[in-house]
Amino acid sequence: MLKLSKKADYALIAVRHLATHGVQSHSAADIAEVYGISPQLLAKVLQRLAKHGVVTARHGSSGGYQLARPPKDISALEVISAVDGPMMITSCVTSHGACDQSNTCTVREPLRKVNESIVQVLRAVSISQMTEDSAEAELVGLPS
Amino acid sequence: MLKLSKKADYALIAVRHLATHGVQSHSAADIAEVYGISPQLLAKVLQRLAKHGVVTARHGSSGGYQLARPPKDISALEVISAVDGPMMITSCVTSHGACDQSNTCTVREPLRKVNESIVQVLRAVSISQMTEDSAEAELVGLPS
DNA sequence: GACTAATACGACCAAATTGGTCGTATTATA
DNA sequence: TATAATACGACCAATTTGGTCGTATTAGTC
Repeated sequence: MLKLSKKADYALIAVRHLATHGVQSHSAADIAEVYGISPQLLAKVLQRLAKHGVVTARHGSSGGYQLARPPKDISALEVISAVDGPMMITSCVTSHGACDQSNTCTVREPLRKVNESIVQVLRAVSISQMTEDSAEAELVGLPS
Repeated sequence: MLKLSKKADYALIAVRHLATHGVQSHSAADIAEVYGISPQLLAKVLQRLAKHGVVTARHGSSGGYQLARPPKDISALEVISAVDGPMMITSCVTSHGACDQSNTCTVREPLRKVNESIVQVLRAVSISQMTEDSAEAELVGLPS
């Protein structure tokens, strides 16, 4: 149904939380509690974000996570693909090549372009934009 | 991973086939054979397309499916949502309301806007555009 | 009017993906 | 040195999705 995974949702929520709650470290458990998410699951999500350089991790007591960069410089695409892997709209193209119908599949190329457009949309949305909760300012400059 | 279902892929392939192979009827079995898809599965896909008015069905021998409208007037979004249901990027929002975290979920509203942008992209892509297999003419008017 | 080739559709099973948990190792801080 | 955190892989459970089967229905053709 072309929807984000829950992990991607959680990742966005966590990153947004870090963006709006100062520069101090926040532990996975703390953030999880605020939003009623499983702490362990959120921990795994944050670990992937750390691995991809979206957040930085600090071990030990009073450790936790913080944003690796200002929220203005982090895109929704980064957060999503850190958690869910590369954005690929077609089910045709898996990581290890093409599908059975690859030779006869006539929609691959057009879909690749559509995919690119959607990636552009997600790349254009920054975390700081997602923290402005009010309505004004359409997120993406599509012809309206 | 934010990808289309195979059914949506099949739907696009079938519709594109109908768009490029004259105005005559094509049976589900015929189309399926061309692309090496399961005939029964493609039949179900085409039935949903028919239900949503994207294609018209004719029973009986020498029956089959044809496009309900010129390919220029059918959007990728129509085809996809006929098969997969309404496009909703967030896993938060299901058909029957919101999820558990709805009260604390801070990314719902921004994601709704992102969703809208993606819907716009898909609505802007017509089947006729997907039949022009060559590269020129970027599909969507994003600032490049 | 009977035969046949097609759609229509619901029930159902199988496979893949995803959500979520557990246990343990590791790291750094107090 | 104790403790509070991340890191990570293995694993199970639940959901979603892909795909099949059987049967009814519709309409064209001989």
